[in-house]
Amino acid sequence: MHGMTQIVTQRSANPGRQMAIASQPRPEPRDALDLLEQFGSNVAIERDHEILSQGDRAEYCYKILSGCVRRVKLLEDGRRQVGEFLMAGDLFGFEALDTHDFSAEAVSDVVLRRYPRRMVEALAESQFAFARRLRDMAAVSLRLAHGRLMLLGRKTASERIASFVLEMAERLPGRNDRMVELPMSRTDMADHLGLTIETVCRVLAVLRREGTIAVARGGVEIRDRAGLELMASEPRH
Amino acid sequence: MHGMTQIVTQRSANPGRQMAIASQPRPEPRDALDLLEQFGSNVAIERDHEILSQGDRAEYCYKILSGCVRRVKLLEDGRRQVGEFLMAGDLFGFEALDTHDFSAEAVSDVVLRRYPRRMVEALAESQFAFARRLRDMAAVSLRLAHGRLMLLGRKTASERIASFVLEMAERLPGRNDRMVELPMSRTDMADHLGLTIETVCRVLAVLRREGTIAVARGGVEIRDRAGLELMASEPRH
DNA sequence: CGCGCCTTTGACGGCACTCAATGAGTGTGG
DNA sequence: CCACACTCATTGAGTGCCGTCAAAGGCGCG
Repeated sequence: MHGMTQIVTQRSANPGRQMAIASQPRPEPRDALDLLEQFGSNVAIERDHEILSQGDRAEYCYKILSGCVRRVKLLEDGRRQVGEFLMAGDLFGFEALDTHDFSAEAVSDVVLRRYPRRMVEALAESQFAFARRLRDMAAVSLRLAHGRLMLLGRKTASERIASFVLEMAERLPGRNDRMVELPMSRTDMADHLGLTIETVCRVLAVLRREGTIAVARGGVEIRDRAGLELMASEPRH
Repeated sequence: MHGMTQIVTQRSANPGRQMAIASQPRPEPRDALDLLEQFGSNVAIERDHEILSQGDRAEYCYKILSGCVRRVKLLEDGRRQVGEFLMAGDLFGFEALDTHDFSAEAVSDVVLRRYPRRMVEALAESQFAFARRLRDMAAVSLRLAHGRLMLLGRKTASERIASFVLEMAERLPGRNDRMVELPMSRTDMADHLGLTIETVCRVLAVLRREGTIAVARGGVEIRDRAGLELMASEPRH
């Protein structure tokens, strides 16, 4: 997924403070979502704590200010699927119907900005640009989910790992595009990729021995991006 | 890959509006999507022909009037993922960004109603109810996709087949909820469920021998719904 | 009737899972 | 500061589910 449109939130300069609209000197092409800022409040969640639970009524939407969040679905017998990992700048909960269909848990310590859902709805019913933004967000999420269907349905373990590392690399605009932070555990990765923790380890070990990546604590370094991309077998186009 | 798309434009029977989706006896609270009807035109597509291709610019959105459609994604080497099957009454193409990320192909002979995307956009920018409807549609699609992630990532072959049969049963409000039409080939089912055609056959054979279902041409009959539901291991809630 | 396509069934093999043990990193209390 | 406990990651051995390869039905159609 090449330069896939990512949910990019412009840095809200002052996440904690209310924006005085009048005092803004020259508002850039503003993100419609900025309209929400004045209704937001910050929330800190500790690592491994639950932010919201599958089936909860959707009371709030969230933006991640820092940290990493996983969205989790469970089967009765404990089998787990991590639908996605969300990083700083990402939004979630906006696509909810009346209830959430995923739990959300903090992978690391997390700071969120939380917006009342009724304000989201109110803005969607009164501002076309805002409604449009919500719709585009949903479309992007849907596209990402579709890519994941291909990954889970048809890719081998090696391809899944390669795709995952590349995806995380693209989502982190870290100044160095070779270092990829992976704040989540091997278990989380496995449950995201439809593998077991052992398989994740083994594939990473193979990639390391081949010189494709270097494995470090909390992340990997991409040493042969072309090789990794080849291995990822991304869909055409 | 398949032959070229044959598009037969039939005169829309009712240029005005109200296409009578399912001949509702009473003029219910109207669907915001009805606003689109006056801009729609009917299109017939023959079985196995392509409706739109992955990567195409999104010119149109569609509603299925009759028949069955599959949404397909391909890897370079030909591996295939069928993202979803769509039946009469279902809509697709509304969630597109500028391009489609799935191809759409006719599983059976299909009649579609086609709406210019620019009209969809125009209505979304001028009618809140319409924008709301689009957003809800995207949310529903997203929820379905999430369920499929669990299926592909964590369920066994038997569970996938059971889940699929039950899902198709629920989507077809056929007067008899035991008979489930399956217009798609075993290959299509396999590519939807992340299995091979042989595994699909074998699992169906097992279910048949167990008396859970009866396998007929073009569909199955559910003989033990409770057993099937147990086997499907649906997520909690 | 024969051809082609799809489905079904069988035999076999491999990729990824399971079970198990060891290693590495972190936090805690003596 | 170090021993200990605990968690997570890594590696190995063996197994099993499902994929691959192959052949035999079943059904429609010319």
